[in-house]
Amino acid sequence: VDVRTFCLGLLTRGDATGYEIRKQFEDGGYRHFADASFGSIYPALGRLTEDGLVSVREEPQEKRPDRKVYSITPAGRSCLVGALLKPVQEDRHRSPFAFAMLFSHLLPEARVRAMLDAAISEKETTLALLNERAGAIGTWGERFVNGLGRTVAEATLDYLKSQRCELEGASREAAE
Amino acid sequence: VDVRTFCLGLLTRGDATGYEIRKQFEDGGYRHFADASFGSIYPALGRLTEDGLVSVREEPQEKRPDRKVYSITPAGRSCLVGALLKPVQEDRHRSPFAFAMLFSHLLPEARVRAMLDAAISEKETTLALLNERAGAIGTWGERFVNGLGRTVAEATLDYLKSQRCELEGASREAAE
DNA sequence: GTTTGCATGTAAACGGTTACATGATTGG
DNA sequence: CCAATCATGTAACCGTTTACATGCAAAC
Repeated sequence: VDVRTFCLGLLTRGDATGYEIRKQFEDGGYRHFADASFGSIYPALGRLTEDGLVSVREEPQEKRPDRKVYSITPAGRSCLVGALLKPVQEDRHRSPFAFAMLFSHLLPEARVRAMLDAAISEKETTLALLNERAGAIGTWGERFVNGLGRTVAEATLDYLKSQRCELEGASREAAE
Repeated sequence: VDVRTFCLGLLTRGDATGYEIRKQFEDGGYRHFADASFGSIYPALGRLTEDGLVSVREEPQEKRPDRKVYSITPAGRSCLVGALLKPVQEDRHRSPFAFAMLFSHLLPEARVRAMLDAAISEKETTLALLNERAGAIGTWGERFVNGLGRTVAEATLDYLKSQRCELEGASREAAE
């Protein structure tokens, strides 16, 4: 999902500045399946404005750069819907962790255990965040995505924990 | 995980040509968490050769371009291990499907149901492929990653199916 | 007879990150 | 006092995809 489309999507829920959009990317509960930095958001909003898909109103502030609050226009809405109606691409799961585990036999065992532990606590954090957000949720879509995230996180967590135990067992055996 | 590192990894399992590496990317059972096209693989192998991390031997063929078979060198192995020892980045799950579902309330219901069905059959395909591969697996790492993939796919599938039923129920209610 | 598989590569275009530039305010 | 938050933006860089270029063989 490219940044422009994501910005359009977020703006359907209410007006926002570039800064606020960024925040929603990183801690809006979608962190696990989308991200973007300022360096891509500001130019994206600029181009959306040029194309008439969003409008801007400047709110002057003292001692700070003016807030530029963006709103989605009717054209923007139909562009978003158009994008959503296009055939969806396959999901991609980029996992440096899984890649590293593929070659665990080349690594010291302590490192493997450490990676597993890191992966476990990472997933626990994600799950906690998702559970936190679960209450304050509006639409069916949001509930669906939150539920999907939690389901995946829970299953992953269970698997990782079971494998860590096995690894522990195997190394104890090897020591005997 | 960048293409160069992935190529190094695959070459630890045996020599291969650029073409074969591509194949392993797309149907080696890692399709769900890594991908690369020829346009990135060939230059990557070129640079790895320059840097002395892999070596090439050319096998002349009649009526076809010569096969260039790459092997990983000792320097390549230690480079790979070095890369694996670096702190692993967070996993990223890019899901155009989840994004679209977030805004399902802007879409016709038939479309939402179609997307769900597509997601279900996609995951079923993945799961079938993973189960197929599960038998012919060597290292602990490969078994681990295969198991992780299956776990996630199964959990996702269950969730998607349960949600599709709910959607069906809701639309039947609405029709009454 | 058309698609798939084998086999290599290049160049332009694209999308995004990282680093830079600026600067006041609030909380630990 | 230092870090984080608020607030905007630019430019260089990087890795990847897409499209192009070539061409035979086997299978459907």
